[in-house]
Amino acid sequence: MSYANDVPTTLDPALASALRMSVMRLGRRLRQQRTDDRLTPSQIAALTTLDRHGALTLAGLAAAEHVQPPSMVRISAALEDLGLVTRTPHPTDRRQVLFAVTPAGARLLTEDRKRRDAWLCQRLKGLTPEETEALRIAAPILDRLATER
Amino acid sequence: MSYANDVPTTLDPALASALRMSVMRLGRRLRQQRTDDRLTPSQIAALTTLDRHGALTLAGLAAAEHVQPPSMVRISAALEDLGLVTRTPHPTDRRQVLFAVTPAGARLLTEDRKRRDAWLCQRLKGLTPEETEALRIAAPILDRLATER
DNA sequence: TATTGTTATACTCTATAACTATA
DNA sequence: TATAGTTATAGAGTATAACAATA
Repeated sequence: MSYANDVPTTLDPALASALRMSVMRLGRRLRQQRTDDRLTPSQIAALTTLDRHGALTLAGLAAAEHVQPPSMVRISAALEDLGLVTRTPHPTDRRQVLFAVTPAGARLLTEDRKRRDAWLCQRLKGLTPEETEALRIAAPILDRLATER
Repeated sequence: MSYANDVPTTLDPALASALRMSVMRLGRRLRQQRTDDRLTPSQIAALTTLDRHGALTLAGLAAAEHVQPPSMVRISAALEDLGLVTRTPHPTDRRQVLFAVTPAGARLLTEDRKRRDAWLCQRLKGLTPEETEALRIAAPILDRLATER
């Protein structure tokens, strides 16, 4: 009987389904908490990547964000106009430009995160200590599911 | 000293921040697993809402999806052209139309879910039984954070 | 007269193709 | 000749405003 061999590939579909729905729902709510009307989602994403990764060329930033270079030209231009990123020439290759987050850009990201953390903090207050503890254990596991491999 | 009074509003900001990042990351990966090239995200979302809620008028569906009625005209027309939803006149008010998911639409959603569940199932296999159990406990708590109130 | 759905039109965001400058 | 970035142009997707049908 080959049933035992099938188990590994279909292990715990109910948990997968429940977890997927919960994560998607909570993610949707968290995205809604972003009230920065000056920036589009693409601009916030590019700024976040630049902040996490450090200075990047236009092509590098485009690749990291999975958009084409011409699209990143507009996104980076908008961020530059708002004073959130700087554009500096590459030290050795004058064709390239390097983008980096300004203090104002970093401050905006910090505020953005704070706002969303505050909403979630408020929600967490409604939980019992046991439930809070369960989430503290689950958070790094969720992270591994998302990032590993 | 008023410190004790401040605690409730800033309870556990580290957990909030960690949890938010984990949920957002995993949500992003789960969204990437959707490989249905025929439908746009808006169309999938509208179809999902219709499937969950049951028959809805155009205005009702637009409100549920937070888009304007003219936008929903196009979205629903595309779904109708693909045979995923039906359009029937309202029984008493001939101005209104009611949209409902067809068997083909329901089948598409089932396939879409299966695909994403399968990806997550594969990931869950890499966890220890203790970690799996932690997620089983956490899932309904995450859900309450997203939906309650 | 108010409401439901639709059409006309404009705007935003992104992509492909063509171009400029540097290597 | 190849590569990094930019500009020109077109295609989705959405919104506001104006319109038609029905209540």
